[in-house]
Amino acid sequence: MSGGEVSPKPGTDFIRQIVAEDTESGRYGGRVVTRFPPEPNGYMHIGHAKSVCLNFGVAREFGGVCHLRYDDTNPEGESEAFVLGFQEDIRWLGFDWGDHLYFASDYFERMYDCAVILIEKGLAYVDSESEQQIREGRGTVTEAGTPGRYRERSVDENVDLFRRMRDGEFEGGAHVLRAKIDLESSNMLMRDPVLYRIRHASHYRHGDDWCIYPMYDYAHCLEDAFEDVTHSICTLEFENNRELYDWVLENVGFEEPRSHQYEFARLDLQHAVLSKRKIIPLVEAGIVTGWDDPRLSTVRGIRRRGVPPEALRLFCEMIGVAKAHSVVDIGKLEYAIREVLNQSAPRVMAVLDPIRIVLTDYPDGETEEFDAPYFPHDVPREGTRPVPFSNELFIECADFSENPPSGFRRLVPGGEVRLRYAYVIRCEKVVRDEAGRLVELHCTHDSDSRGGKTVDGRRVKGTIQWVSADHALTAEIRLYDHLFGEVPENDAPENQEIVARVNPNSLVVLVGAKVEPSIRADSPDTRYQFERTGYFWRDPVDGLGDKLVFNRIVSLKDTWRSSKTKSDPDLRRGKAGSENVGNNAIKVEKPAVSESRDAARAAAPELAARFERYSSDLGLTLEQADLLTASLEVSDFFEKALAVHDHPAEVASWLTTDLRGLLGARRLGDLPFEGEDLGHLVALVAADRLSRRAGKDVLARMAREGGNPEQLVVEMGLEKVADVTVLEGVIEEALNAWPEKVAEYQAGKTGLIGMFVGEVMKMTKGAADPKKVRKLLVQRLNG
RNA sequence: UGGCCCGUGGUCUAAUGGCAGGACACCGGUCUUUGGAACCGGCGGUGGUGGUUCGAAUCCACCCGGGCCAACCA
Repeated sequence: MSGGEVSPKPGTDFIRQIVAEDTESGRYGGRVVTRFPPEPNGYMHIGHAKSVCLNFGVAREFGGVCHLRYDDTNPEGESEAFVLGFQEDIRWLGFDWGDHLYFASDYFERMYDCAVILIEKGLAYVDSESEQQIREGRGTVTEAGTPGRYRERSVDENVDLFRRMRDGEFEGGAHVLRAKIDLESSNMLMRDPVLYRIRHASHYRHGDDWCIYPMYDYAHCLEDAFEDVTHSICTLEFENNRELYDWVLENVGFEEPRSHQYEFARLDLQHAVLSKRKIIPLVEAGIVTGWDDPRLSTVRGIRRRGVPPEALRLFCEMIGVAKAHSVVDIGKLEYAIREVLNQSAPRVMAVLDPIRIVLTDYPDGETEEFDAPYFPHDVPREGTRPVPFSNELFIECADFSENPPSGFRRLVPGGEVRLRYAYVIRCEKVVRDEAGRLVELHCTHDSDSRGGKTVDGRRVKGTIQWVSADHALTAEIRLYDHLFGEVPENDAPENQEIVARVNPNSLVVLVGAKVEPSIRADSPDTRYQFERTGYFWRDPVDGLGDKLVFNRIVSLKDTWRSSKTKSDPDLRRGKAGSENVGNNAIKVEKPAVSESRDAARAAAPELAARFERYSSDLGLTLEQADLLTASLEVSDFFEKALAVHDHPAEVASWLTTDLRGLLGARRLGDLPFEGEDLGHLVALVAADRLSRRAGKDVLARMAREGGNPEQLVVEMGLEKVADVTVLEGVIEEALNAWPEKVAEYQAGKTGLIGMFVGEVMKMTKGAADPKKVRKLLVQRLNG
């Protein structure tokens, strides 16, 4: 694929699109500042790695910087060791924060000052209710909260109390500082969120300097603002927090262009646990050897396993960045690892589960050497090593079979197989002990096949790896498998269970493996491919001394074995027959009116009356009448438009479909134009002054910056082009630009008509009459 | 249940009103001294129903499904 250098496409995910737009529009004067903000209370895992690749990647691509900032606002569980851990892991992954290393706890003084600003503005107060009372006062998702008895304390009292909280006058829990926002907000986070709590705990970095600590929602946005972060990228579960993020920044006094938060879907991986909440019990129960256990999806675990950082980066690019929750197939990670290692790992021979071969026709005590290349023909890298050969060898037990399945092409009694880079051998005799256990195989070799080629040209299909018994090194080999069979991240909440659910075969240790002697001379961090087996490297903790211990990084793809299992009908059936019909099973005739709008009408007789009038007198559909009487605001807007252009169906369609789509979070009242303007626009379209398509462009412009439709049509050059000769000219031009598409169309791919219409529309900036264009196009292409 | 967010082949992800594309997986083939790699080919998708439009994965409505929010965690 991408030989050696792993450099996939640049990436055009929605985050990068936003950053690109902001860069082009000069919103931040071209600056791009992102940040990776871990809390130092655990080690980095592969989910963090995705975020690191995103944040540092975006900064790198747009010529910006990415800050490493520790979000150490809660003294419990945070420590220097974790701080160092993140730095180690980020560097290993290949990213660099330069001088931009920050700690949220270093901002405590400034944050305190900001809180005083809020208090003085009457936007924050000290609440002395108990935790329980505060919780109750917040209400539920369906019931509004109720103000507590301290909500209306005076500014002076709040300032004084807050200072005394800081000075340590109170016990933990005695008071908190709360924002005064809206106890009835539909967003629970806006119901007077706690900003500061008292914690008489030692901070790993600031000791006992502070006994009040800021909460995430208050602290994080300030940290971003202090550092002039432009794009604060976090995961989806913080979507609801964005409103509070904006509130704090605006009310403390940060003005545009200020920091803004964007959310993406975090990584979820099949067969893996990614949260520290779930890793900790595994570590504590001794199921894994520590945070760096090679079966864990921590970056330390992945690193110890032997995965190169390039592979992790490639993986992160492969999975992309989006807003839809997803669970990534672990096979993708494995692919990325193989992709990188195939290009870089030298091949050597090892036998994991050995069986002895005695060459009866090879002189006892004699040794010869084969010069074996480190890389296969299709990997453009040089190098060979000598591999000793003698009359006693080991081969993989699985490479011999007395009852071979069809298609088996390794060693069988009486059959031949090639020993890689050495000789073709034939199995003459199977030796067993009294108990019937396999002891060794007696074989003969074809002395003319030195190097592996037969002189008579006979085909020997199988080639297997081997090591000379006398020269072999004995090694321990650790084979890793998924820690979990299913997807624990999704179900089973209890910690107890997670320990019980681990795959008992997630680690298999082989102590008698045999490896060719050449590896003794290699650097201990060499990643090898053990031919036909997988990628391995020496365990950096247990396997670096005289003792050889290898970790399997990932196995080789095995199409033989998978093609075997596929013929098994039980393993084959993908998903069961009964497909869920889900949504379309039973369909009730839907009432085209919504409950909330129904309620609005019930509360306002005027609206109810208009609803009746719209649907009967004006002849609108129920759906349109419903939408137009959601509120007086909408209805009035509609009637103003009607006053200008009295065609209810046309106006309703523009208002309920096109304009609604442009509104976004805004309401009609926020628009820089009035109902009359919409009426004018619709009238222009009705009068054939511009195409409906062009009308939408005008409407979009109006929604952005207001303006008179008549003027805009002229200004934007959208006066309808319906003149046949003009259109034919443009059509000719379009067809000439796409000769191969024309051929495809005429060959039967008539769906391309849309593309041609689109091209013509583009060339006329939307001014052409699409109906005419289509008609002319069909005539022209068919005739 | 109120609010917010999200539904594109088995999986991940593009298409920003105009040809539904890529990757992984899977299946077949070529080649091969790794049952690896590479190469060639194939299977397979817009949750549903209406609406707007010359044209809808994309805009509108309703429905279905999933996620997040009621810590003095982040």
